[in-house]
Amino acid sequence: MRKTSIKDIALKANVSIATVSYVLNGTRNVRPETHKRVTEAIEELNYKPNDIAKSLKRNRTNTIGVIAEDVTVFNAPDIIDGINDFGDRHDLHILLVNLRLDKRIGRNFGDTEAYRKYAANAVSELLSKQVDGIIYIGVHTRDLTGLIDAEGIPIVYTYGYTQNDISIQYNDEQASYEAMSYLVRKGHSRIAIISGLMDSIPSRQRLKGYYKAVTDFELPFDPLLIKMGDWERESGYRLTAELLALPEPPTAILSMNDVMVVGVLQAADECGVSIPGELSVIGFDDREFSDYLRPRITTMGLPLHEMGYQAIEALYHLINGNKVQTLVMPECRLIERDSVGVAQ
Amino acid sequence: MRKTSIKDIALKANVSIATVSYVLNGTRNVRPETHKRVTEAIEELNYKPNDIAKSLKRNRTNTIGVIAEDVTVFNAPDIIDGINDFGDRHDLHILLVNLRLDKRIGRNFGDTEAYRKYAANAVSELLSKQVDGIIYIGVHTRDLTGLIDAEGIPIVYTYGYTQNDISIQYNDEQASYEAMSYLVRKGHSRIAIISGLMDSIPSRQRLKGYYKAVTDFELPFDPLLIKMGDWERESGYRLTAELLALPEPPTAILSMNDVMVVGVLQAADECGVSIPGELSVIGFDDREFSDYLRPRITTMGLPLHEMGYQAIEALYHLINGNKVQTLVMPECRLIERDSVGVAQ
DNA sequence: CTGTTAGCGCATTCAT
DNA sequence: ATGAATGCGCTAACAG
Repeated sequence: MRKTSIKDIALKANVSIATVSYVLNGTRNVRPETHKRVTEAIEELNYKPNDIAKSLKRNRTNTIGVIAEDVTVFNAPDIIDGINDFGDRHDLHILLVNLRLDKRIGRNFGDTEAYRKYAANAVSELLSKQVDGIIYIGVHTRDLTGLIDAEGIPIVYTYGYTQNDISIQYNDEQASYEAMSYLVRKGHSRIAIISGLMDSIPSRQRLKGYYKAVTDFELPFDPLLIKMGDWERESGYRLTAELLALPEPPTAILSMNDVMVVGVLQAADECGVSIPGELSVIGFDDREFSDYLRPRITTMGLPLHEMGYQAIEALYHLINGNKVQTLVMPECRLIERDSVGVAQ
Repeated sequence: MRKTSIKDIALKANVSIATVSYVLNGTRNVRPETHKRVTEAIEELNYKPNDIAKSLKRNRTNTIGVIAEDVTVFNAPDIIDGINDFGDRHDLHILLVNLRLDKRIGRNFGDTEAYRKYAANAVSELLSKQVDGIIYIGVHTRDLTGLIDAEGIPIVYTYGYTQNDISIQYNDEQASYEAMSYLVRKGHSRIAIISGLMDSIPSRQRLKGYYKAVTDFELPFDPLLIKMGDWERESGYRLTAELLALPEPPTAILSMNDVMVVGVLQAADECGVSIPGELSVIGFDDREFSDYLRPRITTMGLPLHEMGYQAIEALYHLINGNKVQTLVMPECRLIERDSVGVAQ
């Protein structure tokens, strides 16, 4: 048997289908008595509205497409959670497309052509599904200009950006500045930094925050304390060994992610340097494991949930033709644990 | 201006809308010349099909609803990735609903009433969106009978089950048996086990595997080596301390998850027992951090991707009215790292 | 090989 | 306060 439609309701309640539609949507005043008859019929027939038909008629689906470059990468789940948070409150549904880039092309993001077709496909599917807008979640922050063409429907990027569209990023400069401030408050002045790959915007922004702190707090500036890492554990290990071999080693290290901190810990251990006794470390990302290492790692937590929330919020305004109010950049938050000690 | 529809194509190509539909879907033979005219018109007008209209007509959306109890919990992303894997190959789209249970109700899963309304809402939304089927991903394996009513549309559970529906689980008993075999091969015979909460099915199944191994390999059976943990780090710590204080301590510990291993490591460290020198440990889950701890943790990896894949595969068959062939239970895989040594 | 047409379930305009 | 009728874009049955 067919599913029950408003036609069945109308029949049962002895009204027109228009009236049913009106009580369903509250679009027009309906006499209480009629209203009651309709409501009862709906109840009795266990009627469930068909959003597909509604969408076709209204030319609006209340569904947004979320393209994640890879859902298994650590930033995605919390961003999606933020999107859901707002979506729940505003009756917006999520059509999720997972590009699975990590599995399909590994880390080779420079080669845009390798995944352009996946991205284009995703957009195409979403467009066919008539989504009201799109959110694109990158695996790491980079310029995505020209990757896809949203064909005029609203789009917002996060963990990535283009030259023409809205994107949500957290404040990298502020984050590293705040990390530095914390270290300074703990009495450190000879502070080293291990960066991520320098072709990355966050790396550059964070370095900027580092310099600003060095200037503001009048710390000794020593180029030997600035090390270029590559986000991987091994570089943390290698560069820390170099740092510790310096005639005058740093008393603290700011690492641009938690993964490299794993290498820092290992190098310190092998050099017989205790953390946080003789060397302090502060990481970035607040990865789950940073709470499981010994010592537990103090780190700058990323506002992932908030980024997702802001992204869909911005998209929501775009969809409704409202001006997107200038949002404040979400900020990282210091997660204080045990890897930073006071300098003697 | 309105989006272009097949009507526009028909007009431009001088054919009927039916013909356009036929070339679009390959549903019927079309004269090559006509075909070409249509294809060109499609190209020129940059036509994009409207799946909403198609779905309404066909009464089929090619979309499945995925209800995740919490996407930020570690098992969800890989399961979803497996779902996407199959979905990509079979033109199935994913409407994702995130119950956000961890944030909304914490770990209090016993109190079904606390989240029944969230779950019911999710199903209701999905039903309105006319999904062809539903996959339910729990945060941990338990009986979900009666939680939701899918109103007759196909549903498959994973990381959870009901008494009436299909569910995909990995083989817990085999997994712990395999872990034990590995330990035995490494020369261990006095092997302790730290379980999860005993109201959990996986805990019981794994204990079964443990007993089977004890029997098969004729290991000394000592009730003192069996400890009931609660999945949390602290219990791993506490129980390991107890184990090490035994007159005859074990030479190896099988921990039912990696988080408790963190506690094991700490306790061993504080007791001056070296791992893997004097004590071996094997965990469960292959959490990312198990590669970052020192020593790197040997652990049983969960077949999450495969579970997602099997779940949607089963659902696909259900939707198409095919018999779901009896699937083989996906199995855990040993990830060999550095926390297990040979017993002297 | 191609065209005509009904209708999927619903919101909405125009009547009354 | 309510109803009749139209059409959103598309597929498929029917007709030729």
